[in-house]
Amino acid sequence: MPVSKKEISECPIDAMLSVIDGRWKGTILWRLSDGPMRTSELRRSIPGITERMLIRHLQELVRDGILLRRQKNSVPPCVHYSISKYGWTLVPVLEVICAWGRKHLRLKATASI
Amino acid sequence: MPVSKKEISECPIDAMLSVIDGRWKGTILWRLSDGPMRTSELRRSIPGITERMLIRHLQELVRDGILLRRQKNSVPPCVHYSISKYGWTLVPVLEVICAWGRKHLRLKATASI
DNA sequence: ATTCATACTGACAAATGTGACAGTATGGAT
DNA sequence: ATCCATACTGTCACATTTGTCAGTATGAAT
Repeated sequence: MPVSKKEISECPIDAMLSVIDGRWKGTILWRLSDGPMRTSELRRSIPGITERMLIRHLQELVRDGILLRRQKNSVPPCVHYSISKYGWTLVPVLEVICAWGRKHLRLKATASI
Repeated sequence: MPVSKKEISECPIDAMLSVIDGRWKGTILWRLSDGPMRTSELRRSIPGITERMLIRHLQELVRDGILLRRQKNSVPPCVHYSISKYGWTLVPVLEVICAWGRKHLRLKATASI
């Protein structure tokens, strides 16, 4: 059960954050929490992400055991990514993170009007 | 009520994460959740951190409204940092993050024995 | 015959983050 | 007279991350 990239921090907060550390990983997981998606669907559903970064992050998440990759040997290729059982343990954490972000995003927006 | 550094992401997850984005910010907040601390106390309580990075992160957290800085004009100087009211809204989120990290840190440790 | 879409890889540049180091002011202790 | 501790600032180098660009294989559509 891999926790992350390089080395595990002593600090559990750092340990958790390192799993979703990467410019787009939080967003990718958030998208996939609605259900499996193809690479190209993900790309189109995340404004601003490049294909290169998407794929790099997907590969890291698969390597860390957070995502599953399912591939059909067709032409053109068709690959689906989904959140693994292990990855699902992360989702409630993301929900709390998201709730905080949503709340303070809203405050910010209201304040700037 | 600032949310973060540069620009606010559309994604609430990213928005939240950007507030604690930085090599040591999670740990700093975690330390301070036990109560206010002086700069030098913090430094000594976080193994591996350099004074430079500590101060940079403290300043960012103050700028973002997460921390409060209280200074006594004595010699040598004495500065205390504490979590602001706004910063405290973050603590339950950190608790959830920490719980996940602790759990999977433990699994990892057990697995490697 | 050409173009398109898919899911990638590789090489490289730009941006950003981090760490190392030196320096500042002051008063007290040695 | 020298050294120490405190809480910083500034500069630079190194490392890592991110983004940009070009290229690959294949079959179906035009």
